[in-house]
Amino acid sequence: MNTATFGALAEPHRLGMVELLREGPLSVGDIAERLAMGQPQASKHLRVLSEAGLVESQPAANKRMYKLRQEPLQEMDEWLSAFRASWEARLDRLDALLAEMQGKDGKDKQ
Amino acid sequence: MNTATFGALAEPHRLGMVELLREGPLSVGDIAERLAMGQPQASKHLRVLSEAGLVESQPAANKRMYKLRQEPLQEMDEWLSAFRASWEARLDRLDALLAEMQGKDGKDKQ
DNA sequence: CAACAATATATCCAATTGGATATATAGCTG
DNA sequence: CAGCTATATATCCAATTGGATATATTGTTG
Repeated sequence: MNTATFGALAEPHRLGMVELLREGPLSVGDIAERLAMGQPQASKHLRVLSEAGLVESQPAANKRMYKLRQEPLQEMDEWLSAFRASWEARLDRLDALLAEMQGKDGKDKQ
Repeated sequence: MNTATFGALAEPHRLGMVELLREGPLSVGDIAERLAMGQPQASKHLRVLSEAGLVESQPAANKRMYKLRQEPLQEMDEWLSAFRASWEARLDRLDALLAEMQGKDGKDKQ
């Protein structure tokens, strides 16, 4: 797993950008406006996201449209899957416990 | 989604710690040794992970055992699920495209 | 090409961060 | 309790980072 992905998402404005772009491509100006930040700041953050591979841009007339790239997030998803296994094991044990309790009394007040 | 989680994982040593602790709880000394770093550095990084809620510690005799906490990673997993939807939509469209191509010719040279 | 709109880049600054080293703290053992 | 072990904390330092502002760049349009 690449720490660059985490580093890019570690900043609130950039995380907001990624969530915003989930709805579809946007121009720099639109992004800056929706996130209430200056244009140079937006460009700077978009550059970081771009270098981390989280977004890509495409010229459109005068503007520059930014859109999400899924690869880094997919990689994150795969990385997480190694942990998911252990959660599910625990949930299974919980299920088993609950199932076992079905047959007994249901007291659960504190 | 909490940026603290991403911030904590944005550092290679800390990411290594989380992956290492996936195998089970370890003491500070063990972690420092396995990751080839000094003890104070290890403690410092573990403190960051701890404040982000990614690990918790428990005294054991002379030592202090650190273990993973699953909540932040689960939260990350849930956050990712919003993106997973769109990947799967794309894969579905790809499936449809491939299915459609089955009946036609398979020319795909450039 | 002049004027304008959208964006990128340069610069300055304060704050944060990671590494290294030294030291303090806490538990254990004879 | 003295000495040891394991860990946390304090301090210094160089590097990085995010915000703000000014300026450069690029495309558009009359």
